[in-house]
Amino acid sequence: MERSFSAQADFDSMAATFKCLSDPSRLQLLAILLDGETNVGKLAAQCGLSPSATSHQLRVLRNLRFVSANREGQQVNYRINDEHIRDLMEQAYKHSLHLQSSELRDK
Amino acid sequence: MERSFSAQADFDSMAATFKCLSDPSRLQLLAILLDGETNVGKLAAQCGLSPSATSHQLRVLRNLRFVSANREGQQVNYRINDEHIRDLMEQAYKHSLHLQSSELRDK
DNA sequence: ATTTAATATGAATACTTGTTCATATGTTCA
DNA sequence: TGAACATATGAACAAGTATTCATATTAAAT
Repeated sequence: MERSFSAQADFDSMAATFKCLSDPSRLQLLAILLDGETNVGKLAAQCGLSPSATSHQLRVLRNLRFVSANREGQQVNYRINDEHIRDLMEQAYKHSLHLQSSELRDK
Repeated sequence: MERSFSAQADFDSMAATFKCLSDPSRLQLLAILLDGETNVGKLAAQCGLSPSATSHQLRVLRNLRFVSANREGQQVNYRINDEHIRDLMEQAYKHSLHLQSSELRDK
């Protein structure tokens, strides 16, 4: 298998992608959105985050085009915008399982 | 498709996984290792990092079991330890391409 | 045994990031 | 118009992170 990335710029943008996914709150937001479109208030409630914090995090996800927003009256609905996420999250989950099995040993 | 993660602990460990991948230097190290086993000195040279910085970063990758090390004389050889990485990196790369196409617009 | 080479580690520093608080924007309804 | 609600934004602070420098470990070689 050939790898398709090799330039410094590739690693920079891949790192930005991963960085966006490197926060538990954002992952939970994405997980909820994987089940379907929702608005900010509901997302905040489900995550146990303040509306403000939620909005800040959603902006990060929006900036990297993981989600998109559209207003419907007072509410703003968010939805998944890039189906790569589903796979990325699944694989990270599998890795984390693979991790736990060997985690209790050294450090 | 059912999603397999939902607990807070899941998001925490997935975030840790992504965090480990959220640095350009570490990604470049992994990319080199995807082409085969190498030692620290060569990795450092190829990445343009100091040996010390390289060693620090390799430790992060080792802690999350992305790579494993084994000494061979004075050198220490590193290798990929979890094939999930290849796919994770490929998908992040694809996302970053998808990103660039819409990047020049708003912020 | 000492020196030299390769790698690892700890402390320090500059930089980044997530949350909170206060405030602003936008929308609905009276 | 004005009040009430939903979301967004900016500044500020605490907590985390990558690199550097100095020093430690480990192995080879003389």
